[in-house]
Amino acid sequence: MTTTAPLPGVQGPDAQAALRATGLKVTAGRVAVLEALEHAPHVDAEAVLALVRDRLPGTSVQSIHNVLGDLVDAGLVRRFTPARQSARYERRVGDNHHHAVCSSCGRVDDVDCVVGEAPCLHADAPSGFVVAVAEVTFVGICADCLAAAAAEEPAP
Amino acid sequence: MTTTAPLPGVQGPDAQAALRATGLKVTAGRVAVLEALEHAPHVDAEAVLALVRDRLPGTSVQSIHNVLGDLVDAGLVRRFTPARQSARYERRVGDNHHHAVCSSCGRVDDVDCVVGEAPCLHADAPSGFVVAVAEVTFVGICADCLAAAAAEEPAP
DNA sequence: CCTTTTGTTTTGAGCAGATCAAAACATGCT
DNA sequence: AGCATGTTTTGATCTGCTCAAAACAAAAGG
Repeated sequence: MTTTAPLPGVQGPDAQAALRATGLKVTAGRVAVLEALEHAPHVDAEAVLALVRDRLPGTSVQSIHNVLGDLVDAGLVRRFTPARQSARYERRVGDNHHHAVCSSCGRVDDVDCVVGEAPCLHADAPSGFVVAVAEVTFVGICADCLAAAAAEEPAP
Repeated sequence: MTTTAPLPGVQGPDAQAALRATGLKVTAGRVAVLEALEHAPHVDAEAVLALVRDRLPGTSVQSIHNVLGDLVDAGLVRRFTPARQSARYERRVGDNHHHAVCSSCGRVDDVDCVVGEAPCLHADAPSGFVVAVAEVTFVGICADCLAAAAAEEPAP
């Protein structure tokens, strides 16, 4: 059955167009991953898997890694690794935004760089080093964790 | 035997002083790790283990992780995680220098930020987020890999 | 419309880095 | 020197990810 049903989870023409533009084949899994990343800002592979399985049950863990790797290679998805955490993925928007990682709860937020463009790209890099991207990660404590810490330890 | 021999691998009073300053006990392993990091700029746990074992054979992998974790918590050592690589450690010098990672060979070099101080610390962070450190990583191609790539693919 | 070719997903095994818990041990203090 | 605390070892375990080959689906061509 379902010989005529085209693809169970395909809904976004944006994702399909993006895939075609890069020369990758349009498959249900890839579209589902792209759409999942559309709604979830920066998630790890496990979260992507959970989101994808809502539409495509039976998707394997390895497939997620495979798809994510392909999308990263194709430039459709950006991968970054917060300190002490697993890799996270996001649809790249072209802007070079950075990330704020809470060292307490692990939460990740986007940060638009004040300079607007690429602030630190003109670093004093070793001679001959060609900078592709600058990964800027702000590590600190988010408001929630700060409040929680203050509540537990008001005045030492 | 060796009841009078104090510590097999202790040689640096700097390391001992640093340990005492933070309240940690001065042990052979910790001193050896600190001294290893003194000479090796940014190495992963495996490399630290190899260096430490030169002086203290029989040191276990877990001890290295344990010691490195303690030193990081104490602020004597800085840990950072280049994309797609294992964690690397370095003695922190107080300056906020950053890193250039070659995406081809994985090599890591130090980069002094041109601004001198902390350039991106005043980001438009989420309200209430307190920035502790800014991890800036330049991802690109080092001179060697660039030359190697050019040699293989001169003109397509 | 059906076949071929190419590429993708699954299946299954496996590795590296790191973490956790309890016992053996050394350090620092009295 | 002896005790209490803290550290290292031992051993098991876990997560995240990678690799290889077989089953499968998508795009191209007849």
